[in-house]
Amino acid sequence: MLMKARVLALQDTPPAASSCTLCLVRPKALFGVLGGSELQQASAATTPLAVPAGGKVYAQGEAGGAVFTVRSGIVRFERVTSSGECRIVRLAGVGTLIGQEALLRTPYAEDAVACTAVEVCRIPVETVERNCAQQPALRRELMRRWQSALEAAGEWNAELARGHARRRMLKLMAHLQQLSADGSSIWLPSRQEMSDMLGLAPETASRLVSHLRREGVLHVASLTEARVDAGRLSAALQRADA
Amino acid sequence: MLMKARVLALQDTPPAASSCTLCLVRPKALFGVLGGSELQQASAATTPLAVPAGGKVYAQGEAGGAVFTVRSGIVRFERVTSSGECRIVRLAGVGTLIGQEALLRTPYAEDAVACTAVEVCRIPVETVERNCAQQPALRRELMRRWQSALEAAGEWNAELARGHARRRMLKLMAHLQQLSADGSSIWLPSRQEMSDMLGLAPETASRLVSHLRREGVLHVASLTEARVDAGRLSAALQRADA
DNA sequence: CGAGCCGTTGAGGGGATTCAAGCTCAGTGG
DNA sequence: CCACTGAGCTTGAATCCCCTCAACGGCTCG
Repeated sequence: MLMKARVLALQDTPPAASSCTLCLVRPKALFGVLGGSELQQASAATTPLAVPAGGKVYAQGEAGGAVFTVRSGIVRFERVTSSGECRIVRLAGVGTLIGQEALLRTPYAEDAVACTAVEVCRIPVETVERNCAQQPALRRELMRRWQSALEAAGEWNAELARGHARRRMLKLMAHLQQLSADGSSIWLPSRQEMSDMLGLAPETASRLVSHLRREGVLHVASLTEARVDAGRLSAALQRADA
Repeated sequence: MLMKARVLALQDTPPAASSCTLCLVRPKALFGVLGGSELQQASAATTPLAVPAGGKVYAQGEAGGAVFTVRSGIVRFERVTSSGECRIVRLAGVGTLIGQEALLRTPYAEDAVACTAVEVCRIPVETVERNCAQQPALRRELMRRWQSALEAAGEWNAELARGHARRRMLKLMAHLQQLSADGSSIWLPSRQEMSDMLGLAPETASRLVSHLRREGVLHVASLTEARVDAGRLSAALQRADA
C-alpha cells in the first residue's frame, strides 16, 4: 500500500536492446505484426521500464496516455470494493498488453501492480493510433488482445472465484504454472495476495499451502518461489473436480 | 438445459421497424455512430431476432459469424467449470454488443442465454468489417464496447463473486436495478440462476430473498418480477459494507 | 388428479473465518 | 555478538456462516 517506488527507467539497458526488432517477446507482443520500417519507427517511441515487486505500473484513475507490454514478470489487476477491500481480479504474464483503456482516452480502470520484478514496454497511445490508422493487421491484433483479456476475466471468475477453497487454490497453482516463464519454478504469492485473489482468509490460504506441501504437490523454495509437481497437481485437481 | 427453442425470426415485425434508422436503441448501439447512407446499408444486412427466456442467442464453441446488439431484455453469459458446474459470469442489458469474438473469426467463448424474453439484432461480421475499414469512429466504438465488457467482468468479479452472501445478494439487486429498462420493476432471477451468479446454494439464495422481502427491500410481484425499494436497498448495502 | 418443478423453511453438519498464540527471519542498534 | 523488533507464516481452538439433506406447499401440465 505504502510502496512509493514506482517505475524506473532501465538505465543499464543499451539502446539497441530497447529496439523492438531485437526484443525476445516480439512474436508475442502487440507490434509483432508490424513489418520492418513501421516497427522501427514504433520502437523508437516506446520506453522500457522496470517496476520492482509491489510497485505500480499504473494506478486506477490515472490518465496515462500509454499502453504497456509485459516483457517479463507478472502483473496483477486490483480493485477496491465499495466495502474497502482489495480484490485481485486478473493476472497478466509475459507478452500481455495492459492498460488498453488508455487508447480510448479513458483513465485506467484498475490498479496494475507488479507481482514479481517486472519489465514493461511503455507505448504511447499516439504511436498505437498512428499505426492503427494504416495497419488493419494491428487493429485486428488489438481486438484479439481485448478479447483475450475478456476471456481471462471470465475464466478467473468461473474457476478461481467460487467453489471450495481447496479447488480454488489448486486452480490458482495451475494458473501460476502457465504464467511462469521457466517451466520449473513458479511465483508463489504471499498469503495475503492469495487471499485477495481467491477471496479467502490469509490463514486459510496458509493452511491450504501447507497441506499442498505435505502432499508433495508444492515444493516451496523461498518466500516467493516454489515448484509444482505437475502430475500430482492435475491428479489433485481431478479429485477436487469429482 | 434441454431448452431446445432457439432464435426465432420476428415475423410480426414490419421491415420498416427493422431499420436501424428508426430503432429506439440506436443511440446506445454500435451503429449509432454511423451516418445516413452507411447506416441504411448496414441496417439492410442486420436481422432482428426474438429469443424466449431460457433460449440461447449463441452457444459456446459455435462459429457464429455475427455479433448481436441487445434491443430488449437481459442476456447472461454462462460457463461450465471443469467440475461441470454452471457459472454465470456477466449480464448484458439493452444496447450492449455481445458475441464480439466473432469479429476475430473465433468461435464464441461462452453461452449467451436469454434471461428474460429478449430481442437482439444480428449483425453479420462482414457488415461490421466493411464499415470498420472506412469508419474510424466505428472502430473506436468497437474498442469502447470491448473495454466496457472487460470492466463489467472485473466489477462482477470484485463485487458479486466474493464477500458475505447477503452483501452479494444486495449487490446483485442493485445491478439488476441498473439493468432494468423501466425504473419501477426489475427482473427477478430464479433461485437457481441467483445461485449460478453468486456462487451460493439455491436454498441460501431463497433464504436471502425471503429475508429481503420481510425487510421491505424487495417486493416480489411474480416469479420473475419484483420491485426494489431503492432507499432501503442502499441503506442495507451501506450497513453490509461497514 | 397425480407428477414434477420450484420456492420455502427447518435441522444438522462441515468448512471457512476469526481470534490468538508461537514461530521464523531480516533488519537494527546496543 | 546478540537481544530487540516487526512483519509474515503457521497452527490451534472456537465460532459462525453457508451447505446439505429433508419435508412441505403452491403451481403448472399432462
